[in-house]
Amino acid sequence: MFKVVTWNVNSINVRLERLLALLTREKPNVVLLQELKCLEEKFPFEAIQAAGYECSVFGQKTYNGVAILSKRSPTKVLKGIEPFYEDSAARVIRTLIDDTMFICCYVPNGQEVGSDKFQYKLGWLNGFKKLLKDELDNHERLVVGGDFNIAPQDIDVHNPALWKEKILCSTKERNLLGEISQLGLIDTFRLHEKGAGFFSWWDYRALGFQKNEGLRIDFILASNAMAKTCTSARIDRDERKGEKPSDHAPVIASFESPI
DNA sequence: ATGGCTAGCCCGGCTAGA
Repeated sequence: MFKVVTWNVNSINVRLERLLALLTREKPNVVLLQELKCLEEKFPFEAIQAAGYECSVFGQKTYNGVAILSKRSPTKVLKGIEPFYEDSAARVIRTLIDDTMFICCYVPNGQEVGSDKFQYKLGWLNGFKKLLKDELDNHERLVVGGDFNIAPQDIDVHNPALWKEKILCSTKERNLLGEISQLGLIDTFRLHEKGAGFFSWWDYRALGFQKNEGLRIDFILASNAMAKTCTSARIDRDERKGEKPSDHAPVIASFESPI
């Protein structure tokens, strides 16, 4: 059995103690991190390696930045979405661990439907879809997790009327996410939970978490071969509590097969 | 109707997030 976590930490250095506690608590085999908000040279390698994890890091100053932590050493590490899309931001990292491909993504936010950043988001997602198709053609065992910045359905939104056709919920974004799942990628959370009201992000402002006004925008997707072996998937909502939380909670999936 | 926090950057007020 192995366990995968995805978590948008909103600054790796601010969240380091929480991350180390999560590694101790959950003992995941693989951790997909987004929004490091630092260059590779500022990444806290030492503390994470001391906890028993290899770090594959694609950093960027101030914004973005993604990493994959793993107990086992990857045999291959690829940084960036290129050549499937031209991007100056650090939003994708891939590691091959034994015969399983792990992909960590931080999808652009898009800011507002119709804006330049929205167009960038749509173009980026088209490129990412091509990347995923390419990897699925080569790896039957594939897991892709991250902050997708799209709530797939109204049940993933605390107030669908308020969010109707807004950023993260628009038809264009949802259709692109649908095209990605049609490649043969399954939202592991929905294998185990069909209900509404489960979120992975809550706004820092206006008591968003306390009122459970959130969105489910972070996922662990698995290829068919992997999804068949997925024994559980959940959101670690407690991680959003207490002092200095990220605005995202970790998503955790377990698989029966080894890596 | 607006903004409400948080983080990083260069040092108080900006960008960005979602």
